[in-house]
Amino acid sequence: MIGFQYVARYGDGEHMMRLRFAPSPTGFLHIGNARTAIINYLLSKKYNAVLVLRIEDTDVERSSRESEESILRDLQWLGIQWHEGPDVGGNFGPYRQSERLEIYKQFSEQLLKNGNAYYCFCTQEELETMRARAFETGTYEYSGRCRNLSTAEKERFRAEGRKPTIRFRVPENETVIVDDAIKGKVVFSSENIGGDFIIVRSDGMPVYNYIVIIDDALMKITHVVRGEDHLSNTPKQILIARALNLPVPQYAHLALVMGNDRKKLSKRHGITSVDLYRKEGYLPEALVNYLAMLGWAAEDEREILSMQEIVAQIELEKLAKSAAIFDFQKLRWMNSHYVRLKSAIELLPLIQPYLQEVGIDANAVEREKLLRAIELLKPYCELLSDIKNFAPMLLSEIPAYDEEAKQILMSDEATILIKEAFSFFSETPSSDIGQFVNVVKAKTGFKGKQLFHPLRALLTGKLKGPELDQVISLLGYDGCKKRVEYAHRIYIEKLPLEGKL
RNA sequence: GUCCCCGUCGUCUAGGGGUCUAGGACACCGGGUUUUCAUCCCGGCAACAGGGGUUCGAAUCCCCUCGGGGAUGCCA
Repeated sequence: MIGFQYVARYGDGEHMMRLRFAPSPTGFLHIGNARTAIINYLLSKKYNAVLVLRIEDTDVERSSRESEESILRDLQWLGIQWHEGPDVGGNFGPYRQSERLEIYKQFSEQLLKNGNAYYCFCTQEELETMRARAFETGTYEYSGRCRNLSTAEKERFRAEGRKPTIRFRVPENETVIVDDAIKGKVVFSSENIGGDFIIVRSDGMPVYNYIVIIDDALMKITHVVRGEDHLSNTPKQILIARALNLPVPQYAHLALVMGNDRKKLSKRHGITSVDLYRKEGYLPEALVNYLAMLGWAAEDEREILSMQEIVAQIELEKLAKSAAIFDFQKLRWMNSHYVRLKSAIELLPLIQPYLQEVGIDANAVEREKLLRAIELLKPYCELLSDIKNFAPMLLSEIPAYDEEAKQILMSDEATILIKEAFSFFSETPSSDIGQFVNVVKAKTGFKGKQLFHPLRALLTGKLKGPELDQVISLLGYDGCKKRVEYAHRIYIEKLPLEGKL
């Protein structure tokens, strides 16, 4: 990782700025974590910092390699790049906590030896009972009853077959100030962080609050930018750092992302995994732009900004302190903007899977026509997947009729119009297709909506779509003729349907 | 319960004592362009949680209340 320059504003004069994103591989990349990752990435670009990806997989039950892989894939899809991580290596690895157990063990021994930690033989059941009882009276805090066990007592417990956890001995009456880049100075007292907390489980696996600070120190992380849900636990981590004589990084706690009921964003609010956003046809540019703007605004009040523009303007201290509600509507709007920004050629590979879903083989369509169709349909696609609704009107032989279109086509006016359209094709040579609309207009005497509504329904099966002239031109004489004849068979001759609709 | 964070239009936000009859964006409503719908353009609706201070002056500073969120796990 050569070439990174020290950034005067944030570095300490000796080390370059180092950031990290540390997901737990217990499922898909969640939108809230994606935002944290994006902010970290943007800051790393802005300050020329190293971005470290660390996998926090000490919850053996819930962690999986598949999750890790999907998270890495989603991060890459978003355009996030990291300099060190389990996949690319680096000088401060390994980058999976499950592969660093020996390291943590040494620190645990040190803590035990110095009396900063002790074995606790309380069982989970005992703790639950204590917690439940405390809940009735009010505040709960671990009693510290194993703090001063004699050797004999420990022996007895071990003989019973109890496997101890290791608890950190929380110092009395110590003030911990978290100087947060976003929240400002937050003051805690060691008196009310819940008592001595477990740092190593009875099966020997260390716990998050304990090793996160060790890894941040060992990986020389200078700035920890993470979700606000970690703020309350930060004093525990700092106390550990003090006991171990480890440096404490600069913190920045990001306000959380909520659902529309002000509750933590979850599945019932809509889709929450980045993976699903991709499948629904959101563009990574849109997601990055939206998530970056959630809790931050550009000086010139512009909302659509490229990654480079955001990087140029974003600053840790200017990020919002308050939680933001995730607005799916605005994301869609932003996505539609990015869809329109792309050329038909760029869009083609992205929409091909959706075309396939509605039975359109892009390779079988003349390329020129395909690109023209995409160009025409672009403004109608908020999501890439919306192409499924619109592509058939230009690329299928006979598109299906919408309910609304059916209603229109059954009207008396449509009957007149379909007949006139039908006779147009039996009387007029193909070179005169350009006259189609005007001829029908003249023959029927219809105009405006009265003319275009049924005509659009007849030709495209929908009431919405690109300019009809363009549609007709793209479909060509034969294409239009087929559709008119088809509608004529159904609505005028009332012949039974054949073939696909 | 306890500790911590937060509180400007429905939503995201601008705002750091006077330039605020509070600005922008999404959504919504109206109008225009389009021989039609959408796109696009123009316009409108709409907020400083409440109460006390401090000050000549408070959305901005302080306190209280209320409301929301987070933590309080052998989860992260």
